Amino acid sequence: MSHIAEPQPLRDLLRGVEQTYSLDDLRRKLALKRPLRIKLGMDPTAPDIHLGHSVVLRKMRQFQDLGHTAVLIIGDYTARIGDPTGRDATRPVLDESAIQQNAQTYLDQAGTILDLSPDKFELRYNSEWLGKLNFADVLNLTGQFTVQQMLHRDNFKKRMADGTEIQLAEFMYPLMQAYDSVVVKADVELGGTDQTFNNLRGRDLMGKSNLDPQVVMVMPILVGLDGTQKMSKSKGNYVAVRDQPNDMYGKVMSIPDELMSNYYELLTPLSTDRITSLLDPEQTHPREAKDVLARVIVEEFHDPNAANHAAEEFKRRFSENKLPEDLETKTIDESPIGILNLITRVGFASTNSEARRLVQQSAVSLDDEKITDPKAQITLDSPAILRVGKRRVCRITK
RNA sequence: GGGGGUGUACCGAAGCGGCCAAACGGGGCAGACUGUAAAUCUGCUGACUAUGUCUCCCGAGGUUCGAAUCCUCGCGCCCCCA
Repeated sequence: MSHIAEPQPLRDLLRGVEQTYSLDDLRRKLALKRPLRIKLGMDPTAPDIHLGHSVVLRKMRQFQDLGHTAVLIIGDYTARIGDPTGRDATRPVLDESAIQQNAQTYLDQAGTILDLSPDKFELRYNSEWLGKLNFADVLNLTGQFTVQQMLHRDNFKKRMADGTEIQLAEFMYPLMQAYDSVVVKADVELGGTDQTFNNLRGRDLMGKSNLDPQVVMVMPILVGLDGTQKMSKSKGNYVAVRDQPNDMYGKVMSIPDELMSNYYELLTPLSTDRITSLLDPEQTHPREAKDVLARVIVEEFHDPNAANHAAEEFKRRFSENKLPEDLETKTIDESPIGILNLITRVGFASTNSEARRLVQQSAVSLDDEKITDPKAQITLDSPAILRVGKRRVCRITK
């Protein structure tokens, strides 16, 4: 993708975007010289926002910084159906207080990326308008689309092919989301590539409703820390925006090198030139490049100080193999105590058998002395440092 | 409603009466090597008072000296027909 001929703001807006429908419309809208309404829908389920979500949120923030308005829609009504993207057909209906709470949690986290000041941010619940539709309205809405069109969607297509059931109500999901766009008069809708179909239905419906159709911009799905699967909470391969600096830094440092260019593009504001030079092994050692990446990310969610600190701490711990700054101290009231017992007591293993295995695999040391005998009895005269593997360390006192 | 299939550890998948705490692959953990990267090599991956004991192969019963393996009932999932 090269947009060399585009003016700077547009070029920046297009960075990292997988697909724009359509670029011409976006140009035209930007030329209107009025704040555009940038829509993003969210599920009111319990959120733990991570870097994957941040890709889209950062794009939204970029628009805000150019003076546009972020319109965040809480899908409290849509949640009754469940997004077919998630493929599980039914989802528990959330009660109102749970929705409110989830929305608040979402905002707390999204606020680390978005500008929540009232002149640049608008929060809406789609029950506000979807709840008011009567049957005739719904019929009218369904009249705008065809079954063929719905079946065209990858997800439905696949389920038709392999015989998985599709609930009739699931067809409504894209329509509802499309209707949201009509109501809030979106100029641009953002989403992950998995939302392309839904978002485009919004574009259709606006056109049919005599509105200027929204532009749809979809962002790639971020690959998780393991380098293969999409970043998600359930896979455990994620960096939460609420992660503490040290954690965040360490997690980023653990990504495979191949992922760096992707992360740089989608998760940092660094210029393309800068990124190119960072990723060129002739100019920058890969470890250095990853350090910069990790710092930039930590800075975004915390601050430069925290980033520096995390980097130093990381170096201390893993390059110089020193103890962490905030070494945890655990008190054990039994002495002497069997080594296995000690390990499970401090929570470094969940069962004695697991602790035994670790000892036998020489992963355990006390005051830098390897312990390989599972029967070893430990006498705690003075505080001692217990290590299990590379990451688990603490100080033990009586 | 009728017919067929299937259910094994975190996941996929062998096993189909004893040699099964259950092959193999993936994942995870640990060790070596390193840049807490990748690749590679090695070991581990049910529990426990640990060279033995206990629990375990969807659930409940049963057959058998002996069951993940056979039978019965139940539950879940899948496919085909209506």
